[in-house]
Amino acid sequence: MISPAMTRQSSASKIRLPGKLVPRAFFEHPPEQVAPLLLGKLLVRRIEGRQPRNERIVAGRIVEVEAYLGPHNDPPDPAAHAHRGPTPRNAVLFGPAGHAYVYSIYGMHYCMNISCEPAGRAGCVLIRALEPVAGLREMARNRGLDPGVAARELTGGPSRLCRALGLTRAAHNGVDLLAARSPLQVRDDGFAVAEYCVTPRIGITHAADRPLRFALPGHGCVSGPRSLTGARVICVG
DNA sequence: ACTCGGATTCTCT
DNA sequence: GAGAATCCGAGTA
Repeated sequence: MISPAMTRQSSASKIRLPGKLVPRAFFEHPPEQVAPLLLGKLLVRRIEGRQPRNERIVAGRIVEVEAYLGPHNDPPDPAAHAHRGPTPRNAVLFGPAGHAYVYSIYGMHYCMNISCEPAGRAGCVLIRALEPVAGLREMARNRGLDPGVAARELTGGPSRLCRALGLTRAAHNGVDLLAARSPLQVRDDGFAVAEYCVTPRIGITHAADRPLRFALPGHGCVSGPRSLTGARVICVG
């Protein structure tokens, strides 16, 4: 008898993760600097099978992010969870860089961020949209959608992508994204971004005009593509 | 203890 | 374009 788990992944050897882990120093900088550099990187969720060799991955390429600044900044960023200082909820943001800050919102969704700045300072980048690159069927299943739906429906939105990757606060808040054995990682496969858009952040009421949202121009997975029209475009290099 | 509102998404009009 | 769903952290008392 052959189970789906056995046929899903070749049992020949351990799964090969795409690209290489991003170095910690990449995130030890202000989030408004890190955010645009994060575009094009991969967010990889590793899922264990019954046997170690049955591990599988669900992964997406980052195509939209927002920066949220720590309380040491002038002017401050009142839209950021960290802006009033450390609390039990936002503790991860004041810890070392490159860790996942996953919080629940509206009682039914999660959003996922990556901590920035050296330990002791807060700041983070919110991941707002991915382009699915691996585990598409599992993403659709996690989202309760039919396989074959538009990629944007899978991972175009901060809570959609958490659902697609199976991310929760209980399981993933505080996870080190830059360790070889981590179940959730940020990796670089060499994808080069030629240009990106800069716009105000979405869905906030404070500091709503600051240009701290970054996205790949014209990418179909970006949430609210209309919000990119007329946006300033920055050429890389 | 109690209130308030949110870094959203989905459905319906 | 509007409204509902639904819970917990943070601020105030």
